[in-house]
Amino acid sequence: MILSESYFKQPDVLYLSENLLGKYLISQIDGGEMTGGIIAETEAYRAPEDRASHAYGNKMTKRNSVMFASGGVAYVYLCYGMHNLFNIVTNLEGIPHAILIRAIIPVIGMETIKKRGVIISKEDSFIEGPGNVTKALGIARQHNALPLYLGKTIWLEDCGNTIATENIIKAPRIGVAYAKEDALLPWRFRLSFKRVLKM
DNA sequence: CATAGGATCGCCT
DNA sequence: GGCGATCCTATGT
Repeated sequence: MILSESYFKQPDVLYLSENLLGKYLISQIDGGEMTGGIIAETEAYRAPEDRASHAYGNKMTKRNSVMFASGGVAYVYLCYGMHNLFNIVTNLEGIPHAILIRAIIPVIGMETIKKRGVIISKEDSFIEGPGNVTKALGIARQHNALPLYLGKTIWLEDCGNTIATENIIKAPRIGVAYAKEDALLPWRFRLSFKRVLKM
């Protein structure tokens, strides 16, 4: 079942970040092969009060303006001059909540993922790191502001995985030391085991 | 216009 | 665990 626009408009970005674990993130770029995987790690960004968010204090810039759009669109931006980072905008228009996808378990289109230069080791089949997730799925800045509920180009599906609370690790977010006290919030969510999943 | 720094990654030691 | 790559973005003059 493709996740709907109303799903992404839900107000609690922490709940959604946790709920997205186990869901499929799928891409079909320029009519090519489908690629996708199971979401294994997310981070919640909850502006205006969250100092780690690009939209802290409701600050709107050219880069982050899509964060203020109605939930269900992509926020893709370039980090460190070379990595595209993929976020899902949530909540209602004007409330800049977003969820960063940090890791997936690749399932669909493994050959295409490898062709894109992503190395998948046998021991650990996770694709780790937000820059690697976008590389694997062919997501780049041209997909900024793209709706994610139409089942085209980039979308999410619920395939019936239910993740028990004890299989979710909650931890501080990565790379946000500049956010002072908010850097310690346990707003990163990660699967502890992949065997709980239906592939 | 100039500048500093970033929601990172992979290779090196 | 340290560091270089690499360039856009935001900010200040």
